[in-house]
Amino acid sequence: MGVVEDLAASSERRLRQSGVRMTAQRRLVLDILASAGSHLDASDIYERGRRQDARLSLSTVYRTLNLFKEQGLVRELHLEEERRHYELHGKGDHSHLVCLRCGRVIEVDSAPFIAAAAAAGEAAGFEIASAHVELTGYCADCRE
Amino acid sequence: MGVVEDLAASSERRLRQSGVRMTAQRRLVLDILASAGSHLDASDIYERGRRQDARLSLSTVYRTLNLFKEQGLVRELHLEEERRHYELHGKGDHSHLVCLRCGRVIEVDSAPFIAAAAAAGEAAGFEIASAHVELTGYCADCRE
DNA sequence: CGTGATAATGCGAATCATTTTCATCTAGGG
DNA sequence: CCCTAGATGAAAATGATTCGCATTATCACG
Repeated sequence: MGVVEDLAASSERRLRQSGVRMTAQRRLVLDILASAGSHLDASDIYERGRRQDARLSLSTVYRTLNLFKEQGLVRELHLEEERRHYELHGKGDHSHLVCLRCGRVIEVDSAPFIAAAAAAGEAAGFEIASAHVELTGYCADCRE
Repeated sequence: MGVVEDLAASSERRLRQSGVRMTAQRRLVLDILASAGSHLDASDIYERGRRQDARLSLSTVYRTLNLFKEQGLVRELHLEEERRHYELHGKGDHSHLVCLRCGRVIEVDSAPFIAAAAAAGEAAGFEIASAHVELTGYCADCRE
């Protein structure tokens, strides 16, 4: 809980320092992201937000998510085709394993990928800003 | 050229063996994918297809792409947020580096990632079916 | 080589996530 | 406390992808 508070608080500080105005809605979205166990999509956030405060619209959720993304506060995941998911940075660097059968998403440390990415980028004269790895397959339970 | 012919031809053979009906449209999409220098999106394929044969609709392009994907003939890439891109399997196993400034997409060998993926999956009891790596950063020209 | 059952196509309408418009509200510096 | 740039909500717009349905084409079989 203390950790969560800190994450939201430090993120808010970063936003203010970038000259971003703080509103009840932005704080709400931030808190939801900070306290979420994992990645959420826009309507997850919208629904949870409404439970706490009816003064929240889906447009604002999207706008806020994009703002946070530009500010580098949040990362956008493409775990499935249709919807985009978001998670706060600073919750540990991990990649995702998506189970093709049950859809479960498992988080794994991405250090090995970052290393491989740096090497691959180097070879191409490319400066890596971020590495996004998406592995699909079958989880322990679904391997028959 | 011979290589391209072979790719389209062997893909067609695979489709037939799966009991898939061969139509002019499917052959057209297949040829376009086989002769493309890189990944294409649905409307790229639609436009190129129309130039060769007006008997092609966008719906069919989508349906065909999905069919090819199910048949494991094509892989679907999410290089940008909005559009999906496709490329024929068998053109070498590579991952993509996307430049955040100029949007250029560079292909790199993905062997190191596959290795890292296998290791990460192993640790989680996960059986990796596919690894999709997307690196973003700045290409040699855009690093200021 | 025809035929017919069955699958594929084209067109337009429908979906659905995300974005935009615009009139109204609000944060926060002065 | 006031003012104004910036933020919001509601609804309409957008744009990629999918669907429904009437029409057409494929190809196994005779």
